[in-house]
Amino acid sequence: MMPILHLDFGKRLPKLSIILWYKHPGECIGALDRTRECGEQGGMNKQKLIGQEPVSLATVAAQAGVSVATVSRIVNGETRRASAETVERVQKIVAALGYRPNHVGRTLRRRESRVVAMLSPNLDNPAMAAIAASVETALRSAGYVMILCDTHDRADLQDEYLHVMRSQVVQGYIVVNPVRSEALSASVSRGDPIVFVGRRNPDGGGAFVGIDNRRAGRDAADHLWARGIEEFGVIYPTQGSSATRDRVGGFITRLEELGLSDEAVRQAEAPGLSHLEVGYAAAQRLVNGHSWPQGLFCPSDLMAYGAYRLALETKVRIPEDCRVVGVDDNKLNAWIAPWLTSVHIPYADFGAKVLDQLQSLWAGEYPSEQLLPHTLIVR
Amino acid sequence: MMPILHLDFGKRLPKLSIILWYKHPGECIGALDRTRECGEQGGMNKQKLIGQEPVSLATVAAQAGVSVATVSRIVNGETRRASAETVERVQKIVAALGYRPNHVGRTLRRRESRVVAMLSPNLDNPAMAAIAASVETALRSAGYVMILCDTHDRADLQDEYLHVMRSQVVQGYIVVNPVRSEALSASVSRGDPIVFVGRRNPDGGGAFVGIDNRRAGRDAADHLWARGIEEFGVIYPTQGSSATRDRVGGFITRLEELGLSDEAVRQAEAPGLSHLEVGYAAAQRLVNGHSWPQGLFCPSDLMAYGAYRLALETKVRIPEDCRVVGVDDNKLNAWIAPWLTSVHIPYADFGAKVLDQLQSLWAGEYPSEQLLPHTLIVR
DNA sequence: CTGAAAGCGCTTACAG
DNA sequence: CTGAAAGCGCTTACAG
Repeated sequence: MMPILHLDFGKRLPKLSIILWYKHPGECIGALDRTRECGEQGGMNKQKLIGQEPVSLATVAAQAGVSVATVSRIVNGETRRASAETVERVQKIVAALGYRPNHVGRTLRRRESRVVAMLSPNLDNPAMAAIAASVETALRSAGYVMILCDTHDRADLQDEYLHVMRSQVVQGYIVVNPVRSEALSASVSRGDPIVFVGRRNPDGGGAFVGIDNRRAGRDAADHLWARGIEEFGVIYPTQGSSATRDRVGGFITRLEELGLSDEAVRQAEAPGLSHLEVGYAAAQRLVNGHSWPQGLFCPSDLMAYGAYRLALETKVRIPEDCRVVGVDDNKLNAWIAPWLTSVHIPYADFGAKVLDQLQSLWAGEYPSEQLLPHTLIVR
Repeated sequence: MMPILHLDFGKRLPKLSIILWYKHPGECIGALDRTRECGEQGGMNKQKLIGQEPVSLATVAAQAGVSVATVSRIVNGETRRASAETVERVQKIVAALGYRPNHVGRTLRRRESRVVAMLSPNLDNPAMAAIAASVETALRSAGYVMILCDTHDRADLQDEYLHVMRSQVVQGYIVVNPVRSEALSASVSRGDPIVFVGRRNPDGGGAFVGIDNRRAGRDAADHLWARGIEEFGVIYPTQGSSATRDRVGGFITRLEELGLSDEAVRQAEAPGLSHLEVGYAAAQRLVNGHSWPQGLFCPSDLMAYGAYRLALETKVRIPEDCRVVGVDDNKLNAWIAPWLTSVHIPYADFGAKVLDQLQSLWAGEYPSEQLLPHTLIVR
């Protein structure tokens, strides 16, 4: 499709050599603002496709017969400071050459980018993927792009990413389910714009987007209680995050308030990072030697799935023998887990809130917490 | 924790003003290589945290009493070209100041970055999230970072992102399930390094990572056939991608080869982007006025989930009344969808293959296709 | 209304 | 072994 131009200069052309490619006089269809060494490619001789080299401000300026300063202003919408003819001519050439500002040059000069880093543990978790999707959409609508970093819930990876992102001159950080780490504390002390999502800042303080996890646990307790259930169970991961602890804590506290004794609320935990497996293992411990409780609270849907598998294997019927309440309300529940009541977390709304928080931080406002409303979805 | 220094200069300091902060003589604990205007912050007076400003090469060089060129070389591991003492002194100061190279400056100068753009439709889809997670991990291990762009399967968004990514001077593109678009064709003609995943380049050609979709469909057919099934059904989205078409095509072709007549293989389609809803709607059309087929092939697990919901609602038992085969083998199947046989796609291995492909492209090799093995997981 | 010039942080031939 | 200098692409006071 594209015509191929054979170029074979012995040396680099001097700076600012500009090659323009015309279809007809007056209709420029491509430009190189410099030639560069072209390595051998697939055994062919040195060659270059027209237009392969991005067009720079200098090319546009040369074409238009104005200075780069003028082009820069016009490209940035500062059209009042140039004559109407100049503006039009430049805009025409910008369009013809398909000029797009190089954000790297701009970032270096302005000392600010339109890039935000998002650190998330295991994207594999549908809840994390939902947050990522929502944040990405919100950022795009505000003209930002997102570098996604999967920390695998590891402090060392979180630190590495924080360092690398700083090198990339990102404009802000979104840390989903942070873990305590050196670089994170340093970043916070430095006053970097950073929004915590899901779990709070392990060192306390900072901007936060999430739900009222204690309240979510209480709501789960109330729901089961209202169903007349008398024997309760709750399972959780040994290495619980603040979010998990709050959910479980709220659940148990509420049952105590309702007058339940300790033995009416059985608890079990299991180690591990995969909530699926933790749910399975913890459920095993919970029912070890006992029957299943009438009502089981799992601080995440994935844990509920883990428990469900054990129920299947042991021929316990869910929800007939044991009502299960999860948290997250995975989108798939409505389709394939009709046995699971779950606390819906409005992940789809997280993106907008996270953006709000970032913009507040950029405006120099004091960090705040944004708690979004959750809803119990009864199935 | 961090000490606060009140700075109130009437004007900017001249370039290269350097403020170093010592705890004891000889032990530098922070540095500003320039002061900048500090806006009012929360009503407090102008102030700055020590170390807030990133340390530049110039700062390190000044501290070490050498040129930036020398520091640059050492930081980049070119230690043979400096005396051992110099290297040691510089490295010590780099460590003390916590210097990290600014990748923006480096990118501008080298005209290459360590950033790769990944364009994906709906991250909401667990299969897409799995690919993103896998690619992210592979890129990180090779020292790259990933900008994630959610195109929502829309050509206009895909184009916008391709343009913005070019502005960001990304080093390569990974396009999952591409759609035909202007900027994509332009990017391909330009010779940009771009790897297609899942679906092929709509214009043909290019580097590709995926599975043999026709074969996957054939395997599904063979599985159901071997179970003695005689009435088959298949559902698919009206706006099918090449991947979907190939899966369905393989399925039907194989059944024809086995001697099945057209009426023994019922087909139904439904419009939409959400495979969950497409699956539900298409299943409705499939069984409209008929009984369910004995075996149903769905070109994605999500479509199978959609069909499952209809089965639940209409009291059809899966798999007793109808065996369902999906594609993707969602991780959750093993836990909560034990009724679903599915073609497992090794998404976890995609990342490494995608990286291979990118590196080939960077090395100037001719683009190729990488087909990964799939497996039928029978449940 | 427009442009020359400095500079963002870095790299890299080139000269010594 | 080391440094001065040019330059990546852009922006922005400043001067005219």
